[in-house]
Amino acid sequence: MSQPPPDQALALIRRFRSELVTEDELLRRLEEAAAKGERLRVKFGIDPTFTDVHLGHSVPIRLLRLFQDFGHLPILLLGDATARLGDPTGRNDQRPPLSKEDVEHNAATYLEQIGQVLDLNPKRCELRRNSEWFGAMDFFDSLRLLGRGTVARLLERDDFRARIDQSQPIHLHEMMYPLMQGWDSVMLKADVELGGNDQLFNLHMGRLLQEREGQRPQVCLTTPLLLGTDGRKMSKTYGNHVPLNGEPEDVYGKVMSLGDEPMVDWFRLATSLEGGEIEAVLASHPREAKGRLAWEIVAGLQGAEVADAAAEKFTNQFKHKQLPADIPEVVVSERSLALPNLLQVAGLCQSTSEARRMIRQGGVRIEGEVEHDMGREVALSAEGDGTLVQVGKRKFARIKQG
RNA sequence: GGGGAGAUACCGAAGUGGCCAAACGGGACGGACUGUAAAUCCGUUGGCUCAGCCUUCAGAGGUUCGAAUCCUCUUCUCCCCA
Repeated sequence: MSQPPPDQALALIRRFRSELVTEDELLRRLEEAAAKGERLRVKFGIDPTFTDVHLGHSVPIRLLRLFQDFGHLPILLLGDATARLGDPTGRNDQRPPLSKEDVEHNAATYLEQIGQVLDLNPKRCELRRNSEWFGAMDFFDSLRLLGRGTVARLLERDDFRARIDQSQPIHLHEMMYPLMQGWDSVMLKADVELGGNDQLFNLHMGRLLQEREGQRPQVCLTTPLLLGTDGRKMSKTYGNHVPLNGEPEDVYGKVMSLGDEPMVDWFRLATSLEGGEIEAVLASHPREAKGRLAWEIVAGLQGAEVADAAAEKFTNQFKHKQLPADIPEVVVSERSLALPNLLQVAGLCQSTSEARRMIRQGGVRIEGEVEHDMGREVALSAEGDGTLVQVGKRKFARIKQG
């Protein structure tokens, strides 16, 4: 796609838009860029703090891709300096301080996953790291930057406020976070910055700092947050995320476990279907619609063939109630074990107490038959496929002696 | 530097000498239902050689027949004053 007329571009951008400060400014910049034949510098920053990029992150990246397709210049900023600062939302206060090595390792994985959505070709994308400038700052530079923020301004943030109300500690360096992100915009001379809606405050800080430095303040464009499969904010901490580099069957399965209502958002934000198509799909049976959604998402990441295969596997396993194709095989040394111990040893239950609970509740099957006998000795053989044991709906194992 | 509050199971939060393996809520898990999901209902949610036993209430000691609860010290957090 090459430089569509600005108003058309704007229309396409609206699909991903949550907040836009301001639409007029963005339109003007698009027009100017088109008139001068220049590319807008569109910044998106991500901190390599985990090894997985998930579908929620992919929303602003898809928007970034859109700008790229329009012929503008995406600037992918790896926050290798900010990553070492920790999580300013305080949601995950267990996060250990990251070493340089951790950050580098994560960064490499990130790029691989982001590459599934964005064209990382150096001609079409600028890749930067903020250690480039933060690494060079001395203490007085830092103080100068810190002086740009005020406590009152930071306390306006709900997440800080909540932490104070809950008597949780807020460390001083955490207040640096928005300032650092804002400073990134200054250093990159960003025209536009993209981010999830939770980033709005930080993006505004970029505007502020740019203005103070005599730059034209960036346009802030946030995307809606994609909710996780359980309806909460998508986050690895909650385990409700869809990893971009997940196994296709897992991604497919995760999407299928989504509720009905969020489907619209997922279609809009995580697939390439046109508005009209989405409506048509949603008009069908919700299960069909969800299947289509899962297919589109997998296909978007890994291609149509992979998506077909994932869909087929899923259908076999759940719709036709067939056993999953890849039941893990567990080898134990004993020739025979009491059932609770067997379940524990095979890793199907955490403890024998839990195993007993599962048996009592009728959640345990041996060779497909529900087993209620708590004390049953299960004989194991080294021959054949092993004994098929199932706990609940999802946990399977073939247990062999050996 | 001074004063006050607090640390309870996956999370939040009751409990202030025995009836506490610890209320309640959330989450998670199992079952029913269903569309494979959600919602709903029922149940479970420290461990074990499981109708019994063992180890838990920040950590270490102590008082007591008996401590999550009382005392001492330690570690960590929050708030206020300087």
